[in-house]
Amino acid sequence: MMHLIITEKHSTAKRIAQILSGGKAKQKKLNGANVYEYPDTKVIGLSGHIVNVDFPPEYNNWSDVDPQELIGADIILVPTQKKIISALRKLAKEASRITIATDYDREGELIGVEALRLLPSSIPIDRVRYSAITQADIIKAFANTTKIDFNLASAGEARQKIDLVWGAALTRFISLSSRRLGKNFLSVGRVQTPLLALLVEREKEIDAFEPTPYWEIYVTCKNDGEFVAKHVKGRFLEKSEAEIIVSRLGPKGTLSKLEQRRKTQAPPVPFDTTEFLRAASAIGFTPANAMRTAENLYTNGWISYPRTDNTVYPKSLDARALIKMFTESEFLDYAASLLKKKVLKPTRGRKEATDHPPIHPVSVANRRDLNTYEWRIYELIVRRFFATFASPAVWERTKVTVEIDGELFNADGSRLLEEGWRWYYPYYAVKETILPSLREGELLEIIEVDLAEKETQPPPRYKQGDLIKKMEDLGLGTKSTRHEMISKLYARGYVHGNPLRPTSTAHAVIETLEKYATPITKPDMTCVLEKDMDKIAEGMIDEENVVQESREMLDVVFEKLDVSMEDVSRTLQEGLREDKIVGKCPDCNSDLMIRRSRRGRFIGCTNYPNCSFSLPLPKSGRIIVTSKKCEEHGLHHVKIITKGRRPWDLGCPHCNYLEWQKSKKELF
DNA sequence: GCAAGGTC
Repeated sequence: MMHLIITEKHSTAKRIAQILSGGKAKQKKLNGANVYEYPDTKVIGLSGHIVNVDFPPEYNNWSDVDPQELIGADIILVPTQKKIISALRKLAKEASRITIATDYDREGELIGVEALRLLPSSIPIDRVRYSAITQADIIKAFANTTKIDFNLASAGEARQKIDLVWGAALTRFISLSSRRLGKNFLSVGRVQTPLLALLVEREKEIDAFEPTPYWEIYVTCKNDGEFVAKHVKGRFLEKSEAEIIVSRLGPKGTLSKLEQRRKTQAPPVPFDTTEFLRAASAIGFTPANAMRTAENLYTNGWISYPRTDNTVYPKSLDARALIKMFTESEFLDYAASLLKKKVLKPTRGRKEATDHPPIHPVSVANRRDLNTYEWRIYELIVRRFFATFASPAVWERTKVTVEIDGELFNADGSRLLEEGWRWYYPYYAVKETILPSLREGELLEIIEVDLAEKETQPPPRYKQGDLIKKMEDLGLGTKSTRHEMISKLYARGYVHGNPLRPTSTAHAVIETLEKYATPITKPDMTCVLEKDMDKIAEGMIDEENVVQESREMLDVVFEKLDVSMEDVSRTLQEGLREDKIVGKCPDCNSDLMIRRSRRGRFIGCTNYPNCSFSLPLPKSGRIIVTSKKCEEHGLHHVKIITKGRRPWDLGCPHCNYLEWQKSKKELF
């Protein structure tokens, strides 16, 4: 009689075994997989999905198979975690009961079903659902076992199939028609393509933007101190209108109105993944780096699970005990200060999910336990955790109106009276504007009048941190994948830099897809899919219906693409060519382009063989032609991107070549 | 060499 418990990941297997066995569970290896054992029970952790959807091998060759054939092709399940699967099968032979204890969300349900399908159907199955791996939650969950929700798993499966079919068919189509094959392929997908479209859209707005000039009037007022006030109208679109007002202003003004009030600023809400990544961005981490660092902290037992949609601490979290642990750390003062409060009432965010608790520290680290990056992320998480229990900050806001010869000017002052949570969480700059002491009716000397000329600004480019938030708002991707999608755009050569700039290739791909494969370029595809998945989960429709309908939509897309092959190829190849143009040839003024010969890559003149001007390029790495231009040679700067390394800014390829020549001479 | 979603 053996009870087999299956969890989504190794760490939960370990914790659940510890809790249920009262710390007596022993770790054993089975076929290289970790299994936790105590009398009558064995607990094994999967590694997320243990199988993957794919096409049968006869569809593997991109050039031999028409991408359209993928639409109706069979979809098979390929084991991806062979060691875990064989351990699982061995364990099932002795099992008289199986409990699925994967994460409490849709993918968790599917991961559980994937495991069950590999095991004999004769064993009784149950399911437990928990939102935090605390003693209280786990014990409660195991006392209230439920059934597997096969409809919920089907919903996840529909998503897998639709993503595979659309993604693979369109990826191959776009790669084949642009002749970008091998490791340079171009990709298309339900999440990455709308994300890229967003960037291309913004870039077009910036290109089309025409700045409008406007004017503002500032006056410097003086009593015992000085302050600057701005004309109440704000922006003047006509300079003459502002000039008339300026000419009317005399050397004296009156402080006609003074309002002062206190404003409290609530502490921040607990960290979910999105907010964590945004906060990490503000202190200089890219989302991918922040995520990797957080994962390290998590696997080493310093913080809770970093992939969560939850912004409300579970009731079972013992905050006081947790904060008390920090009285023996360098956060001692902060912890002691919080512990003085009679009640520790945390803030709560709008999103309350079932998957995991908000990100919080679970044990006390010292600086020497961690590397610099880990420490900075750990400190951020600790301070955020503390801040969610802290008091509001209190500001004094002052609004004054100054009248000068019938014209009104405003000035705002703000002063931080009580730091509150800001002491614990000092990451936002405190912007105080201190006005001199003033009283209503007071006479002021006007010592300076400034007619400032400004112009309207184009919308800003997205930075990585902004995009994570934007993706969440649009429903694109998940807490676990959003940062990967951004990395993917870089890896494909669709974007460069931070803030992100799309390449001409990206423009061409989006232009083509928007014309012929509209659904895949819109976040709406995900919204519709989500609604369909809800219906599948509720048992209102079948998974097969949803997948079939989606296949038919893709058929329509391919009919359109098929008759426009020439237009598609032309658009794509023009875009690709654009990205390879480095500038004008200094010898003959033709375009200089990135070319390839048997000896490797180089920059060559398009007027070859009449002109043989050329410049060398590094042998490996993806070459990105940036929008920055060399003042001396007029050539675009070049960046080299190698997987797993920082981008190398080669600068102007002509300057680079000349320097290299110079250094060679110095050597010999 | 395809997607997106888990996890390491």
